[in-house]
Amino acid sequence: MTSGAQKNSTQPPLGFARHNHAACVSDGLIAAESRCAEDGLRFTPVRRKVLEILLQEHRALGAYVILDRLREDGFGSQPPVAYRALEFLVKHGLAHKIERLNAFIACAHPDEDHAPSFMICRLCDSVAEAQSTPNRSALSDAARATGFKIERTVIEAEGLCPGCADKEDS
Amino acid sequence: MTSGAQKNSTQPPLGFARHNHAACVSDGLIAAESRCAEDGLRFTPVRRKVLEILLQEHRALGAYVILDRLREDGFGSQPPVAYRALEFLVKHGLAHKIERLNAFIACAHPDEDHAPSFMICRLCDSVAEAQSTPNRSALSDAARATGFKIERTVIEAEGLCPGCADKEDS
DNA sequence: GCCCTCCATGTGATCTTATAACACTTCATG
DNA sequence: CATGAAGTGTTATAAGATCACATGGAGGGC
Repeated sequence: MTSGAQKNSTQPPLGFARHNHAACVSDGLIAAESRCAEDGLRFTPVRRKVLEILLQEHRALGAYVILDRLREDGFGSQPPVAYRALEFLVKHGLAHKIERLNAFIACAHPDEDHAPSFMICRLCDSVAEAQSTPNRSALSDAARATGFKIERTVIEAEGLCPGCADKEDS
Repeated sequence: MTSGAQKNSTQPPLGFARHNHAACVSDGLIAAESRCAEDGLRFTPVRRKVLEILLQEHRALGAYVILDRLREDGFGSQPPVAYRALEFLVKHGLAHKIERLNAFIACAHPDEDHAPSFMICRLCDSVAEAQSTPNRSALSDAARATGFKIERTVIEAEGLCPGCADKEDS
């Protein structure tokens, strides 16, 4: 609500499309800031920096890549520094872990309550976030049938982004 | 077709339910054997052993756990031994990787062409395999809208299996 | 039979990803 | 300003995965 983000979830996901990318970074940071203020969370310099690093690309970054960039900016350079910041961001919905890549990406819809799913290009490694419909899937039917209580679902599609699909055709 | 498996995909997934478990192992091995024979694949001792190890539980096993068991049975004990067998099994649909756990599980439906999804209990670590409906999901809509070509989708639900949910209530 | 090639296996080394444990600092609060 | 909780920094190590190279065995062509 208090975020300056212009995007909303009824649009197709960015990620693969041309867009004003500077806004992604600044909007993302602003959204995170107000989000943390609302919820009484501490948006510390490391956490902010890690989110900024993630926002700079629509790709998933490994923890050690992030760590390298933190080092360049004078932060601590040992793994726990990155992992703790990432844990914070993921826990509060400001970033997501892409399990398939063991890597992390900034959340594209930090404002909303989200059940995210992802499209991962296997050639250029870009990742786009989409919203999934948590219910009425074959999986939730199976879960109901067996008595399994779903708390969280990872949905990650791997394939070719529009750009790379074009290249592959030629 | 040639498999002795009694189960079929219209039943709810096993995994969490009581069942004749010895049959899981033997049926799985028989199914794999005939599958490899049909397709001209070499179902070698290591590969067979790894599949057997996986079939013994309805849980995902890490590569190094598998490796330990291989060692006990006199097979090579270096990581590539396990990883190569796992790669073979996964490639030919006889096992699946659970990305969330960086671990592997035997396929519950080796006969059928499958788009598997999984339910992972966060307490007892058991895993059940269900069939997913690849199309008509919110994700495939988003993919169509953006021009992303999905080749493979990972769907992994995390939560509580029936048994552990009961315990948690008490 | 023999050779040759392909595929699979075995092994050592190394790389990437992730966590444990502990000390020190910061900051809000009483 | 004492206190405690949360955050940061660092060392060490665990867990997951791959590279590179040597060896061995099954099949095909001769």
